[in-house]
Amino acid sequence: MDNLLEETIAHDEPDATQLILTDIQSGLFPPGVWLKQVDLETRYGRGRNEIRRALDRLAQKRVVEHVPNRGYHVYKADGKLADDIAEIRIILETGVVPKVVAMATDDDLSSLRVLAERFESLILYGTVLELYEANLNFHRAFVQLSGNDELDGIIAELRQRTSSAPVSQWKTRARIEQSAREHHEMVDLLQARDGKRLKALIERHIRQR
Amino acid sequence: MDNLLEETIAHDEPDATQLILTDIQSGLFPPGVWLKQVDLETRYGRGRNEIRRALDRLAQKRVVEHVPNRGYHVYKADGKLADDIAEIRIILETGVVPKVVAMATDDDLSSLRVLAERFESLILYGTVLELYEANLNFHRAFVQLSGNDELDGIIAELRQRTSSAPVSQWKTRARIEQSAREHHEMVDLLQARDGKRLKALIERHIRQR
DNA sequence: TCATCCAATATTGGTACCAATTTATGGGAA
DNA sequence: TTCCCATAAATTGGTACCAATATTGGATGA
Repeated sequence: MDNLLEETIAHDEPDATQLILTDIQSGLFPPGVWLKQVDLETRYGRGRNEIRRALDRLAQKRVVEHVPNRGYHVYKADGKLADDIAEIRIILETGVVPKVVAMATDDDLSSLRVLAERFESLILYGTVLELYEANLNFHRAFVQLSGNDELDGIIAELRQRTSSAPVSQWKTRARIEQSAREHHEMVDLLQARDGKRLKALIERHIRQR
Repeated sequence: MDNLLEETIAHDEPDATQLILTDIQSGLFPPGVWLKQVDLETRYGRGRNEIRRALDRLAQKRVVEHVPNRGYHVYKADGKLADDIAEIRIILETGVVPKVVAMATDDDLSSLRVLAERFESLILYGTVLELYEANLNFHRAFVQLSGNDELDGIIAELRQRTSSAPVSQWKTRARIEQSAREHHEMVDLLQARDGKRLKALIERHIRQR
């Protein structure tokens, strides 16, 4: 049997969890809306079981909330919750700065620069979701430089919980452009090995002020 | 209907996820062992479905690993993985120090002191699991002082992933006693509002050196 | 005697069905 | 008309069954 490799890859099965998550992040399912199992079932063409498992996982991730015998609805991450999550992100992303500063090579800097430009170029013609992904990729690449493989996952999880963000985060065009500039500035400061200013910038960047 | 409140509380149903997790942390299920669904089913007296859901959740938390058509086995968190997780904990728990130092009241300090003593008193006659819980409670109370409600959950999740730790973490009696002393020292430094030394101590404490 | 293959068994994972609960609808009484 | 209750529809959640896959044990042949 030479189909061992094929079989594992062949199936185009982005699992339902990811599909639902993407639809939440794209704004299709706004915060507060109830996710009915039959609807999801037909929309994604998956069995009832997989949908239930996906919803349970999203509930564990606290992207949706589960109310027994009522169903699952998209969680609203706002007010204090959003602030708390932002604060944790700040602690983590500034916390790795020393290691990143110490370990980043010239190649790493170029890669970051590319990702920063990618984000910038999507401002004009990219969708909200593409912009969101590009931003995510930049930040992921940044923390990856610390060499800590787990950190990436933790931060990704945190970002997912501010699910309404993609729509509401970059309200104005001006704010998006500023984000793009800040990305470049982050690379600049990293190149200059200026950990102190870099931390301050990251904090401002995440707080969006 | 006056049984609304009763109904939600009455049932003594610590869900299977927690039960399995506790058994993993107590060392009953050592790292690497395969968790067979029927066994868990009979052991906890729960339906097949609940067991499956529990295993899936633990797999999401990366406490166990899922191998398709083979089952679930306890994850071994050692080497780089354990180091990465410890590092994240250090970033988080030292990261909140400024806020904790700023916000802690005298009452908070007393509460912490009680928890530190609780841990200390369990050294002699407590089980490993009780010691683990007491230690957890101390650290939770500490980060709770930051006022960030989400941080607690994140850290708890991280600790759970170093599941083999409770058994292997405190190898020697001397190490346990040092941990107890360090807890007290943390309260001392917090009382003195010495953030810098407190951060250093926490780092040493988590690294266990 | 040892390796290899095949059948028997055990285990996982999915599907379909049914019970429990909630929400919507409509009719009747104040 | 408005409120309330009963009945019907819709939705969730659990249980049982069955198919797919892996593992074990034994027989066969070199």
